[in-house]
Amino acid sequence: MSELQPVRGTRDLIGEDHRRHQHIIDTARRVSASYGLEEWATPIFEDTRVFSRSLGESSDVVTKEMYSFQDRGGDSLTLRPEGTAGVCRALVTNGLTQALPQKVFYAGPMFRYERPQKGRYRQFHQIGAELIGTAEPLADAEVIACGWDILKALGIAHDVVLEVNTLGDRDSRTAYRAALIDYFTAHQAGLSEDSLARLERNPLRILDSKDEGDRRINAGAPTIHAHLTEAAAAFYAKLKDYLAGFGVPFVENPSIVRGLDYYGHTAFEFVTSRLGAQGTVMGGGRYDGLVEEMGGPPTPAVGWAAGIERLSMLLADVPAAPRPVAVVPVGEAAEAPALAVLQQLRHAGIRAEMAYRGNLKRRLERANRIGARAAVILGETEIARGVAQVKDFVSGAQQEVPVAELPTRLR
RNA sequence: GCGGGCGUAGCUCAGCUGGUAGAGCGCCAGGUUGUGGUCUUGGAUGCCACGGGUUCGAGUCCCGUCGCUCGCCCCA
Repeated sequence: MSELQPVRGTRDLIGEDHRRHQHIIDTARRVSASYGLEEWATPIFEDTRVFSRSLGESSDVVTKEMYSFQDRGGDSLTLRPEGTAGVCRALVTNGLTQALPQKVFYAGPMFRYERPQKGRYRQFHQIGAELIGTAEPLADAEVIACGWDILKALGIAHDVVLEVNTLGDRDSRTAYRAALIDYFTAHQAGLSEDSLARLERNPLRILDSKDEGDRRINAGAPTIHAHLTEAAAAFYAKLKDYLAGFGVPFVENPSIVRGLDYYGHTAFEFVTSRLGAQGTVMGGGRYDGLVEEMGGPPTPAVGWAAGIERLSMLLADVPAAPRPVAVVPVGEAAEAPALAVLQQLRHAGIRAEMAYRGNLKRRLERANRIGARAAVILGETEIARGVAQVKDFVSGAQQEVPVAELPTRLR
């Protein structure tokens, strides 16, 4: 074992790991494009205020989990812990609040200083979608439908359930929060130690406690539905209608919560039971207050993000390793003419490789090892006649093919 | 920050109540100087995570450290 290891919570993506990862991004990119989303790439580090503002009052809790550092000019910078804040900042700094709606897809690394566990890393990767500038519940349903289609295209939809909830508007949330505090205060004696702390700090979080006793108390807790304003209830009802219209199956889960103030109305998660404690593979909701936090005008928005590592663990169909064609010169004199054949194949779009050394036997061995689907064997006799021996590595059959026909025969 | 499990060859792992390091796969070379994959013969590879302790003797027992892993907390 070598002395230098990747730092805790990071890992190398090599071979199959990278193919899985890339397959997810490619698929999400293609599906989101069909919904009219355009891909953005924002910096992976930002002024710390981009994130501290978006975190609002709970910042002291979460700030401890950010990778923040000072640059040489003394500015505090932070490796992005999530993608939405940067997209909203970019929207504002590029003046795109004048060009709404914006439909955005992104993919890339995120960073959180957390204890690693299954499906949880310090450098991880997300894909995300944001629909900015639309207040209608149709937008919420559409962005969810987009996520659902991505999961379907990845072949993992059957392992995943969409759970939706509403957080209501500001008035709904204020009333609900008060009702929850009343309820849990009355049941303090049965709450776990952790949840007693949550009661002080973030009472909504008690609802998704993993503690057995808490869960029993939660079963009798008030739900937000009794506290929704008329407008908020109508919004939620429309969302559900539209989801049905898009053909997206879902269940309602009133315990889905969001900690931050700028979240309202729609909250949803695609969850699986196959990933241990990290069951959420894609989560999102409506965040009408965030663009304003970034210094823009009040702007409605809805979106989601999904962890690529978790999606990767659910992928059943691993993209196959590419199978090249191996060009094999026999003897030194054949090497230069073989290069011309090699380039002919490459320029025709065929993955082709030629070993750097070795006799015929060694080169065929090597070709087999790299998973070649065929070998193009060129000796002096073949070159003189303008042909090649093409050996199919799957069937083992070999036949003579004119050099000019190689690209079409090997396609 | 807290708790459980695990660290032996490139990989997956075996190694008993302490006696001086193993297998499979992979890798390298030969059997074949114009034919891979199959078959066959041979070969290389380890600070047994690190440091200390007990012992005539430690991969094995004890303590500490580090790392990995699963979970708690947190989850933007």
